[in-house]
Amino acid sequence: MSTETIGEKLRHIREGKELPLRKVAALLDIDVAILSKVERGERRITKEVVLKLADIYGYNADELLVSFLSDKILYEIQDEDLGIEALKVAEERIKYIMAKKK
Amino acid sequence: MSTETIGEKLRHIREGKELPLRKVAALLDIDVAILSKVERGERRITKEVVLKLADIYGYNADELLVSFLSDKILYEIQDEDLGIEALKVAEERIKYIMAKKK
DNA sequence: CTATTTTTGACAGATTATGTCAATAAGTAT
DNA sequence: ATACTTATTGACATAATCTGTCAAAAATAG
Repeated sequence: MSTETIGEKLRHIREGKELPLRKVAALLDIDVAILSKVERGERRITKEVVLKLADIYGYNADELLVSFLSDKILYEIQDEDLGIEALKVAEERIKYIMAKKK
Repeated sequence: MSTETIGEKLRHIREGKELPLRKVAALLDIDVAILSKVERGERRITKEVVLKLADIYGYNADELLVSFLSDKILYEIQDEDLGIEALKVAEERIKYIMAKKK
């Protein structure tokens, strides 16, 4: 399933549309170097840029956001033996928090 | 279940043993102010300190580490509507990564 | 009240993140 | 081959964040 990073996903989408980094970077008003690094996972992207890209590419924003968020999660627990356990506890906790909120 | 933050957990453990911040901070060789803030979630703790505290308190290190890691995860997805979905994708991805690794 | 513990905020230094730019590399076309 | 476009890399300065130290204030205990 979705084993891609947000960067890989963005690159594939852009390549599918045959858009050069140069053009997309111009639309985003960011440096080409940054977008290049984002697609290769060398720099982190922001939520705002993810949303702009979803708009530019006409791509499902939620799917990109989930990819973006799961990247951040994986970054925190990579190389941790207890990572999966921590994910399960986090899920319990967020469900508890959301149930409380409303 | 475990809906506590690592800070709350550490405070409860310490209070159960009736140890003052002062003494624990001395054993850890950190400032009392930092430990106070850690317990109230105002400052982040490091993995190393978590392990030292498990030793000092004679408390299960893995449980504290899971709490510590889930704190970091929740920090990344707090207030995100897609948080739970992101957690599920992250779990898929980490399982995939671990299966690949060996 | 006095002593102890805890909290709070300000501060400086260290570390990390971010944007800009130029040089290099890689690919395409003529 | 050159010329052109695109993409990558690294260096750099600045900005933002993190970290530890300290002292004063607040809370708690005796």
